[in-house]
Amino acid sequence: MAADSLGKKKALTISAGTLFAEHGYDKVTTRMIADKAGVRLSAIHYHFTNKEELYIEAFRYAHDKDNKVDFLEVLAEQPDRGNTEAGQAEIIRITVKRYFDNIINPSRPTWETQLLVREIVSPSSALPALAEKFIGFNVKNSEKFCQRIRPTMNSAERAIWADTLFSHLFLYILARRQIEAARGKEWLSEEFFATAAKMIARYMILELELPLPEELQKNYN
Amino acid sequence: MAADSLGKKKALTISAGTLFAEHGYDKVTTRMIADKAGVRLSAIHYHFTNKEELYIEAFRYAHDKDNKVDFLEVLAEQPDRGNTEAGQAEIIRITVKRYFDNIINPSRPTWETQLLVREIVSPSSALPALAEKFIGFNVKNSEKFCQRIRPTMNSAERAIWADTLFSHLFLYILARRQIEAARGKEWLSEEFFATAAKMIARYMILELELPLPEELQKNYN
DNA sequence: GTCTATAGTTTGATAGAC
DNA sequence: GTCTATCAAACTATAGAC
Repeated sequence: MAADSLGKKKALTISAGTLFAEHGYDKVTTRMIADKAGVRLSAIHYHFTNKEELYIEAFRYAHDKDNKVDFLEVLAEQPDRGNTEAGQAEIIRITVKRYFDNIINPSRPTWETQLLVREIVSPSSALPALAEKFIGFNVKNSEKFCQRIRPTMNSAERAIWADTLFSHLFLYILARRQIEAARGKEWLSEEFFATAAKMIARYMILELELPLPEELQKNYN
Repeated sequence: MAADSLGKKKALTISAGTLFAEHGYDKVTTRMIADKAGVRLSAIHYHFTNKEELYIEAFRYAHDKDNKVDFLEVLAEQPDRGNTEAGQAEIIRITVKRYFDNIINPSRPTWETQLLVREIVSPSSALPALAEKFIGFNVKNSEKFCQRIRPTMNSAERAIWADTLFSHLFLYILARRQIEAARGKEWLSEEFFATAAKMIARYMILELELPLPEELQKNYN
């Protein structure tokens, strides 16, 4: 990690984010961060006053960089599809695919989403508000979309419907390393995630009793 | 936590397990554990030599106490059902319900499963083997069951099918506190989990193209 | 087996020269 | 702004009397 004169603060933010995402807040020392960034220890306290502020800054950075995807946005892109059942199903298919593409795409740094998700599972002292804002946004918009299509579902059913997507994403983001260790390094490939996106979209579409798009047809038999 | 002469070791194990499950390995100090168990700090090192050994012991304890449930066991209980499609569907319904009952039942201590699951998401230095043994058992048996019913599914599809259950369980176990904070204290009620068990069983049954049991019929329209 | 006292590290943070 | 040197606190672990 190069740390040219002007980029020390940014280098520290990224180093911190990478390490926090991988090991968690407590396991990461300020010395590790400084070393990885190629900076002196005291630079941390000069730029961020303390470790917690640095963490918050890294979290903010990750949150800003995070691609914003959700059902309502995809619906807004293609409003006509909201009016037919086939169109609604297609929106679900596209949105689920986009979540998997954007969040687990191996070409972009993985630590950003990992840090966000980790905060939900084990909140580090402060900033429950920021985490709630991040995850609440995704979940609530999913539930709203669900309510639009099936107003008779109750709130628990809508929540579980949304969790169908997010629980899988959480698992693959948080336990990625462990899954690879257990099943093999190349297990969580792009192809795997494409299959997962298909299957999960199928769950969610069939649960709302919408027609299954051509691409999501099974061929097990 | 009473610590009668003979039960100090056990009291320490349980105190440690409770605290580790709630706060994570690093945030828990040996003093906290000793205080909660009503013993002196040095008792920890006498009985367990060091903090890590105590953690491993707590993990073993939780693993032993953990109710063993899985698809193959339920199938073994009721072997006749394995031969009809309606019976296979029923086995899925029962197993999913049992996972939710046993793992999230509010009447039994929640720290045991929480500790096990936490280890998967953020392994604490050692014992990846033990964690792998725990989770591997559940996942592999689920996949085996799946393979028996639909041999033409590929391994990725089987894995995702099994993850449909486990990812939800992980989410509700690990993020319980945060979900309650966001949605309300009484949100994760027995009724909620009953609904979740139904919906997830429905996903898994329909994915294998088995007939849907009466109890799992939807009534959204 | 159990206690008190303390050793030995690690870590976050600061002081002060340049 | 950046560096070296160091402090103060927190923690795990041990020594040694009883």
